Amino acid sequence: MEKRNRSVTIIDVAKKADVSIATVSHVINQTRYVGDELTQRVNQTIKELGYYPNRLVGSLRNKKTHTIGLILPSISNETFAIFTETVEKILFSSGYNLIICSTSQDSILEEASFNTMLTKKMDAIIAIPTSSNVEKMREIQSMGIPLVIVDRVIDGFDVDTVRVDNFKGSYDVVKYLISLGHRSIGYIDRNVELSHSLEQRRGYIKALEDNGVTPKPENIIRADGSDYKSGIRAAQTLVRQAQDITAIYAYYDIVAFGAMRGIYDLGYKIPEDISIIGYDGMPFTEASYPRLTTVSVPVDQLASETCKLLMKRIEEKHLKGNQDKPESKTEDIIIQPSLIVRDSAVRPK
Amino acid sequence: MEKRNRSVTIIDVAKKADVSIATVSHVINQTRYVGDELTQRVNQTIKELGYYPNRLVGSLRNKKTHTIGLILPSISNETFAIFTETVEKILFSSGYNLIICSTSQDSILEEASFNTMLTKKMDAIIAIPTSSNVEKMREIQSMGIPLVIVDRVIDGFDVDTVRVDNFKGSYDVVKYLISLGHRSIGYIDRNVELSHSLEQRRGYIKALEDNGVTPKPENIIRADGSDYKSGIRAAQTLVRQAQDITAIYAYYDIVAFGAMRGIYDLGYKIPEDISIIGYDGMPFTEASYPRLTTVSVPVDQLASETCKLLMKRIEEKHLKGNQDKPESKTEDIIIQPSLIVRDSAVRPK
DNA sequence: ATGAAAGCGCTAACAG
DNA sequence: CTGTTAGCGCTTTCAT
Repeated sequence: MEKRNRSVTIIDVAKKADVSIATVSHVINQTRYVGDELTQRVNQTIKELGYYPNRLVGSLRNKKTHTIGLILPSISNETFAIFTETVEKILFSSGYNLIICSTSQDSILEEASFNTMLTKKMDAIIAIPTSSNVEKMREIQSMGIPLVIVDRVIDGFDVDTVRVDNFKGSYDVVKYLISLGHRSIGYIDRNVELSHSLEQRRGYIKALEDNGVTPKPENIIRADGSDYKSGIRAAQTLVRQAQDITAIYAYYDIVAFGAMRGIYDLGYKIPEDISIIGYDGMPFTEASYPRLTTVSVPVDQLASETCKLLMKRIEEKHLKGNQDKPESKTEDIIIQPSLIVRDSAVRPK
Repeated sequence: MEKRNRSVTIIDVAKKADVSIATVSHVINQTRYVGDELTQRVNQTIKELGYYPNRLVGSLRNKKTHTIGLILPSISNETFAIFTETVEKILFSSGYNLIICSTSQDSILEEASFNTMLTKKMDAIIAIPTSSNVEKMREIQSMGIPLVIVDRVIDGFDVDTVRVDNFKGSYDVVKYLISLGHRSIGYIDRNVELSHSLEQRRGYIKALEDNGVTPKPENIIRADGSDYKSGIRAAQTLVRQAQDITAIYAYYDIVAFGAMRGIYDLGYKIPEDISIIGYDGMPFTEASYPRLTTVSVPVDQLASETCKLLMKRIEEKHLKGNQDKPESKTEDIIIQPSLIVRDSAVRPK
């Protein structure tokens, strides 16, 4: 009983074109000279048969899958979405594909995702981690798989990193508000303790201190989530607990939008009564009314630097091959965000 | 000269645990009974060695890669992003991974993406196509690879489809505006002729006709793009060329935002002077001021129906195996959108 | 300029 | 209950 339903393989092509499979392989990959006539015949046959070489098999021999894993908390967050899209485009144009795993900030899922990447033999892994699962990441490094961490810093873990200078971005917001004349500035903080949140808060506090303003605990509030509604709640609580506030800075644009609405519903005018500033520079921030002053995070640059570093590591690995690893040092690439001044923050009355 | 840098394989595990590779394989996959002691020993060894089975190899034998391809115009479009994320989550929980290719509405890239999917042997493909590259898609079908088209209809091509009833969504918008008392309703149309645009326009026109309003060509304008700025331009041109307009309906939320701004900058009040309605129901539409009335497209449902259909096809294929294909009929699943009434559309003065 | 054949890591059929 | 071994589709020496 013969097999059916088989897909076309290199053997089918070789038979039909009456050449060896080696020849077919070489024609496909242009990896050694093949006479014009045979080349012609083989290509012809490939088309006729609808043959698509199985690239997964190749990976069995040369150990390259040309697939890269991306692990991140969420794809639908606009910043991550843009990052993902840019990375995908760059990689695709270099002949690589992307496998994506979103973790929803769940460390169990995150670990499962790392395992998937290992099991599907990714050539490299990009991660925007949620947990500091350092053991797993060290393991990946020790297996010689290039790993790049994006926009997170993990204490005491030496790894290639591409990130945004969120301290600076945050510092600039507050410096700007102070330069406008604000003294009592509220801050809506993230409810999770990740490196970038810490940096943002540090920036906020440092800018206050550097300008002779003493940070007040009641001026800081944690949002319960990163969505619009959380922003509303946080802002409303904030103005109640810190009545002299003239400006609110939120760690994230969406939350800033919520804050605008929350404040507005309480009867304040924006920006006349209370100024609002966001963070991330998402495209639609210019679509709000008033247009949101925010900090632009150069996501495309983040993506391209990530790919650049990744490709470099992949090449190094390829070149190194058998030698003992000279283990080039890890890099820490830092990208500068910039304040976008728009209409939602003005001088206090 | 021995090989170095090799990654751990099943053979290494077998040797170290002093069992056969078959036993290791069976322990990993729980595919036949293995004595307690051996199971223990093997699992132990796997951990010690840091062994991650190469799942790509399995696919060589059983022809399943447990990877699904998703081809879409863009990941950063919020609707697509949510769709992608939901699909990824559902698939991951069923043991599948997603490879994503974004095409930027470029048919060359789209074809390359399809080829990649074929070459990397995806178990199935989900596509939100840009071009009507029917030949390629037919080829995929004839290879027996499940293919599901999302939110597009391609004339004369019989394929599994999951889509939104955009005719109905659009119809409801206009019906609603008319019920409020609007007679001259502007429509900002997409600048590409894809099935869903046609449906939306059909809905707009049919609703007018059904209510005794004669559609006027000057009330329809094409945006040059799907972004905020295009919305501004389109709306401004529209109110100039059709001065009696009391409402504007835009095919996409972002464009509606632009329209709001464009109209506002021209000195109109929203919604008092001109009502505005969007389409897609993106999360941040409730964050605008006034809150945007729009049509909610149930993206999660779109995603889950897509996965359901896909999984069904994969199973069928698996079961069928050697029999001659009974070739179950293609399905066309239609999801109903719903109008979300908010503040940006009211009775005309 | 081309072909034959040895694996790559693993699964599954067959043996014991 | 466990081991042996033939491939899966392709790349890459080694021959010719």
